Amino acid sequence: MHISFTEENYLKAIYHSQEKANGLVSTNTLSDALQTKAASVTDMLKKLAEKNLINYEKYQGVSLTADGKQKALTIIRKHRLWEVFMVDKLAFKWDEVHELAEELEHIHSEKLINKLDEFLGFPKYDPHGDPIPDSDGNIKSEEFIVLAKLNIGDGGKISGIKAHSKEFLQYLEKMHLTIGQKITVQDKISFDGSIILKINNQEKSISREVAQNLLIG
Amino acid sequence: MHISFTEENYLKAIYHSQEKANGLVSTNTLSDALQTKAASVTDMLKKLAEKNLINYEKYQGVSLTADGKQKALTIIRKHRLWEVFMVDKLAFKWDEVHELAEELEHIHSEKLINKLDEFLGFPKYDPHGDPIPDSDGNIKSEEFIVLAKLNIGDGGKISGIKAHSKEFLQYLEKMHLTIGQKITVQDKISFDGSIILKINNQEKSISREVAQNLLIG
DNA sequence: TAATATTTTTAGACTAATCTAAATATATTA
DNA sequence: TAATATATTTAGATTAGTCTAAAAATATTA
Repeated sequence: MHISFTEENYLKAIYHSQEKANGLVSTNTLSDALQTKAASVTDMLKKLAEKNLINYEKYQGVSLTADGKQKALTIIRKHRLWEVFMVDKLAFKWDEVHELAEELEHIHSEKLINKLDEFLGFPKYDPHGDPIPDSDGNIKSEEFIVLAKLNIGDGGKISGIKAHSKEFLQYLEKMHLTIGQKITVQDKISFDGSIILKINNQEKSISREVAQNLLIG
Repeated sequence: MHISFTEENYLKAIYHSQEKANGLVSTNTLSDALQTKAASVTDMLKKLAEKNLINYEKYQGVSLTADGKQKALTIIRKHRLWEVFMVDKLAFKWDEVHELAEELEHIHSEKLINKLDEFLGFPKYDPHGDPIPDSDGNIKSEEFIVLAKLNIGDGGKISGIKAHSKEFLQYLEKMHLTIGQKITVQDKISFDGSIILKINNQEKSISREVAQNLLIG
């Protein structure tokens, strides 16, 4: 059974939405995520249900079947491995690779991606700290904690991020808040939710929004 | 102006057909090359002419405009660089990479392909001996001679091939008739056009068909 | 050169993915 | 719980790329 470029994008979006929402995914959530109209989403959901890739009941939202989840994880695996390739081997910056990986993730070949995985040394995380599923579709569940939830005195390493926009990545880059950086929470400002970090014995302030999108582990 | 996956395949097919035929390319030639019907080709030719990528006059065949040729060469550049990547870095065999390169050649990014080129050390030829256009679209014209045309006593290195089917590549692999191999013509059999080669002081016979598809330089 | 064969184009239809507008179902709130 | 708001689905249309069948142009050959 052939899965089109577009169908793959729907599966991926459903997977990511399910991760966030922890349950059924609504039509509007998907039309937002995929930048299409709700009516288009409904059409596609019927098609994916027909192919047994999702569980779909009219008006009730959708979830992936085991098969659909497997397929989604393969796409995510490809996306993240290509990102590692571009950053590690081709010297791209971490904020430049997402759009390209969106294209590369649709190249259809198990063999290619497994050889690429080997070539890269079986990396466990992509350049943004997101875990890479293995060839059987097993993925590490994120055991990281959101920086905003740490208490004063707590600390650890920046291990992942929750937002992936170019602007956010470029901001982190500029602030040297990149994967692997060690931080400690020096103070939490209740007025605006901002947090004062201690990094290499220097103080650095970040907004609540930023703190909510940094994962510490 | 956006060029679709399909349009790119037409441009590439026109380029290759023009190379072979040295002139205008017919509708049927393209429907053969692209495995579609002549009527579909006509439709697409109108579209490409509209975009000034080809010169098209009803019933007279087509040729690429300067712009169309430039675009075709970019696609060929991508195809061949990806092939080098797969063979050199991922240890694919030379008969395994064509289909995958057909997908990878449509990834849209000048930056990606130029960085890949650099990563590969600016290779001049792909694994099958075909020349790789540079980033300005300059391509080495093949200065090689077809093995079938050599006279007894002539020799050289296998430097390229004219057919690219999996079967042919696998045959060459098995016979150790790969790029770089030194050969000398020992005898030419007029009965069937076959040729006896001398390779590492051993005799090896190849058919006319094979001899017509090996390039010596 | 006239008849025939081949090639190419046109006309009209189909599929996948999308859209708008209208209809229907579900959720919220007075 | 009835009225209203929001979310979702349906109906019907659109676009890109393809197809078949028929018409028109070009090429071949008698």
